[in-house]
Amino acid sequence: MDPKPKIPRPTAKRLSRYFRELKQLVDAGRSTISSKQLGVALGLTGAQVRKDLTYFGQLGSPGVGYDVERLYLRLRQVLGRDRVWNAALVGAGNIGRALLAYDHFTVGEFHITAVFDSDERAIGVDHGGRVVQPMNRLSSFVAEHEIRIGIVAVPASAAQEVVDAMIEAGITGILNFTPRHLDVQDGVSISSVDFTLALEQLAFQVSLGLTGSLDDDPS
Amino acid sequence: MDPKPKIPRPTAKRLSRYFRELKQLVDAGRSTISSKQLGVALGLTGAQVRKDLTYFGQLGSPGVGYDVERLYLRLRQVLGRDRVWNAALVGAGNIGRALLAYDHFTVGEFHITAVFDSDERAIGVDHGGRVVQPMNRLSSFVAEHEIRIGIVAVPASAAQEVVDAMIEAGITGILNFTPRHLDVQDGVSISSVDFTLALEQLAFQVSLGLTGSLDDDPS
DNA sequence: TTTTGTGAAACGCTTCACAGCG
DNA sequence: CGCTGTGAAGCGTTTCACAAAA
Repeated sequence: MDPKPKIPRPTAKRLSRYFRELKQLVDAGRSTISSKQLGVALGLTGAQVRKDLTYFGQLGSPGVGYDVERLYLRLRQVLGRDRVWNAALVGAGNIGRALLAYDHFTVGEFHITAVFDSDERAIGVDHGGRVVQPMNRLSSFVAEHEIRIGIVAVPASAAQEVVDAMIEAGITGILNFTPRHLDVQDGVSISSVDFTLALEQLAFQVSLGLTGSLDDDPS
Repeated sequence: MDPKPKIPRPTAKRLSRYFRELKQLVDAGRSTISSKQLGVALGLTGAQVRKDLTYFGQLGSPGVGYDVERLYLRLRQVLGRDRVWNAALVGAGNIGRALLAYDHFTVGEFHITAVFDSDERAIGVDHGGRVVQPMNRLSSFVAEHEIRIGIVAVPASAAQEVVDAMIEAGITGILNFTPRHLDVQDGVSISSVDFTLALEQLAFQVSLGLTGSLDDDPS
């Protein structure tokens, strides 16, 4: 009930994983689950699960556990998965095209509504109904279609410039596929997908003979 | 000089970022850099940079900073970037093909040496000199070509099965592109690239009106 | 002076452990 | 009993702050 519950970062990062697991449980018709059981499925302790979930209210019943559907719906709301998210993609290269081909997401209300590119040769090409537009159309399109998410799939050297244009256009969330640290102003969120970084970290782990993942919470 | 310096996980995750920055500085002909300056470039404090770097020896000079080339070479060695890494890709779908087209990595000694797929229609197709092979060839190929890294770019439902086959074949590092938690035995490293998770976390951040990234260290 | 390397303090997250509820 | 919610303890990481080196 606090106005700003201040969710710890690690908790925020785990939320999507809870949500995925809950989705599966709902689909499987499971009615309740204990923090212990949820923890086992995700490689966490029961205490961790309980702490995380209490940030969103008293959701469980002592002696019983959590109502699967109730928890699912709460997380769906908290994560903003109960709305439609329209995204504008910039960059129609390999990664961009792979995203356009993918498109259908799990509980899917993420939509890549438009594609932009600065390369004239890419412009005009249709990708599943979305025709590649020139960059100078970005701003008006974002405004007209209430786009909130921008996906950056351009060469690293152009990334910051594209991000600046997106923010200028009114986008407040950026999904970054380039291996670059991007500066954003207050009020703009960033999430990065960097497979070269993942590969480099993997090589490091293999060099050291480590087990498991650098991201994982201790198993 | 300790036999096992026990590098903190957060430090390990930052190493590749230092390395990238150093690479750029080397290419730019820069001779020295201070921890403060390195920190600014990566969104870290100077103290953080110094703490991280001391895990690999006394590398800096008071009053001067760090010798760019020396630090670069040390990190290159620590990260295992002074060797060639051969990787086997399983899955010739959208993501797999994007990887095959990408291929050239920064200081590039990562090579996707072979591609495998279980779909007969994909087999035999050439991707930049690498012909897609059937899954039953994986084991012998890995053994013959000293492959240490396996890249999983198959549908989520097939992921664990593919991972098991890779480990069976002797692969010790797995780069996972599926949105699944994969179980691996001791001695096997995993690194995941999950853009649906990144997108979900982004939506959450936007919902909350947060600034910055969940991954970032505080700026 | 500038800047490193580093103990010590501060911080944040996880785990513990248990009161209380069903 | 089983299980949640939670204050408090424990632990790992970051930040501070300064002696020492260039």
